[in-house]
Amino acid sequence: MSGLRERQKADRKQRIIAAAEAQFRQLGYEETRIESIASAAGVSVGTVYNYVQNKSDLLMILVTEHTDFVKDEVDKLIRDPPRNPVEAVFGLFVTMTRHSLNHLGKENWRHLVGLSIAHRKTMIGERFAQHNMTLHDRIIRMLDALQDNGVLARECDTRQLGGILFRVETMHYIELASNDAVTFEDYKKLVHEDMQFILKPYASSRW
Amino acid sequence: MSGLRERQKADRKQRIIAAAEAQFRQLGYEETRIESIASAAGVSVGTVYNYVQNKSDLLMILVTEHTDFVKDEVDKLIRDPPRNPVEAVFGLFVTMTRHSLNHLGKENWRHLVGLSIAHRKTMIGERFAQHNMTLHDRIIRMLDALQDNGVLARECDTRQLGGILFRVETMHYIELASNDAVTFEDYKKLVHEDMQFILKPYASSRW
DNA sequence: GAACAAAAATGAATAGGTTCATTTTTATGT
DNA sequence: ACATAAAAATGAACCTATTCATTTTTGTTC
Repeated sequence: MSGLRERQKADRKQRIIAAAEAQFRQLGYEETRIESIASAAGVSVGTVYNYVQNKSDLLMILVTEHTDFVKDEVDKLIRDPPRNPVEAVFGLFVTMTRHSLNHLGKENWRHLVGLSIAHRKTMIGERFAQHNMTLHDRIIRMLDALQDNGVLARECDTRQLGGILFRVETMHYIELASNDAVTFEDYKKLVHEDMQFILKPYASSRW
Repeated sequence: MSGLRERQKADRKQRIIAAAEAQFRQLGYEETRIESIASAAGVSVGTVYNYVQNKSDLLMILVTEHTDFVKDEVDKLIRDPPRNPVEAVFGLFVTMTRHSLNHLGKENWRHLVGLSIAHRKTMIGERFAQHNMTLHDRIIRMLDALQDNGVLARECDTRQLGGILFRVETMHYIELASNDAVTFEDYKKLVHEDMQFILKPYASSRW
C-alpha cells in the first residue's frame, strides 16, 4: 500500500523536471528538445506528456518550485522593512528579479512571459497569473507595513498604489527579460527612479 | 519599365495581407493556417514566405498598416487636448485601445504581444518595440502640451511621468487582451483610476 | 522571336511539439 | 503462482510552420 507505483511516479516526475531544468538553463527554452529531456530522464517522449501538459508547462513548474523558495526571503523583508519606502519597495523587486534571472536566465523568462500572455486560458497562463497575484499581494502587504511604521501617508490607498507599483515594475521586468541590451543595472536604475517618482508625494521625509 | 513584375509583386502582397486579415479576424491567430491564407490569396505556401518572414510577421504588418490610420486621430487629440490632464491622457489611451481591439480583437493581440516579448530579436519583436515607442513618444508630447497649457505642473519631468503612465496603461492593456473575463469597461475604469491617482499631485485644479 | 539570366513561384521535404492506439508493468484477488 | 484489471510507458503517426531544391515566369539583348 506504500506504493511502488506512487514512488516510481514521483521519481519519474522528478527526473523529468530535473532534466528539463538542466537543459533549459544550458540551452534555453527554444533550443531544448522534448525528446532530449525525455532521454536525459530515461523515459520516452510520450511519458513526458503523461506528467506535464506541454513544454511551457514544464517551464512553469520550475518557476513555481523555485518561487516557493524565494518567498521566504521576501517575507522577511516585509516583516521588517527599511524605513525608507522607496528602498523598501525597491528591495522587494530587486530580490525577486535577481533570483528569477539567476535561476532561469532571460531567454527562459521571455518565453515564459510571452507564452503566459498568449495562452492565458491554458495552464501556463493561469498559473503565471496566479504567480503574479502573489507578488502583487506582497507589495500591498509591504505598503501596509510601511503605513503601520508611519513612513507612508495613511490616506493613500495601498491597494491602488500597490497595483501601480506592480505594473510599472512588471513592465520594467519585461523590458529587461526581453531585451538583451538592457542590463540588470539598467533595470535597477529605472525601477528606482520610477519608485521614487511615484512614492514621493506619499513618503514621509523623516528617515 | 513601368514594371509588370513590380505590379504583380505588389498585387500578390496585397492579396496575401488581405487574406491574412480576413482569416485572423474571423478565426483568430491560432486557428488560421498559412496554407489557407495562401489558397485564399491564390498563391502557394512557399510564395507566402517570399513576401513575409513568418506568420507573426503577417500579423505585425496588419498592425503597422492600421496604426498609421489611427495616428491621425491621436495627433488631433494631442494638438488640442482636453484641459483636464486625466481626461487628456485617458482619452489618448482609450482611442488607441478601442481601435486596436476593434481591428483585430483580443485573441490576435494577445498573440502579438506574447510573440513580441518572446522573440524580441526577430522582426516582430523589433517592430512591436518600435510601435510601442511611438505611443510612448505621443504620451510625452501630450504631457508637454498640457504643461504648455498650464494645467500640468511645470516642474514635473514629462519624460519620466510619461514612461510611468505608458507602463501602467500597457499592463492594463495586456490584462485586457489576455484575459477574456476583463471587459473594455473594466479596462477603462482601472486605467482612469490609475491615471487619476498618478496625476493628482501634478494636475492643476483649475478646469 | 530566340536565347539567356535574373527573379519569383512552387510544393515536396523537414522539424519539432503533441496525440493516441498499442504494449508493458503493477496491483489485486484467488 | 496465476489471472485479471487498472495504470502507465511507448514510439509511431499527426499537425503545422518553415525551408529549399526545382520549375516557371519575366525582363533583356541580339
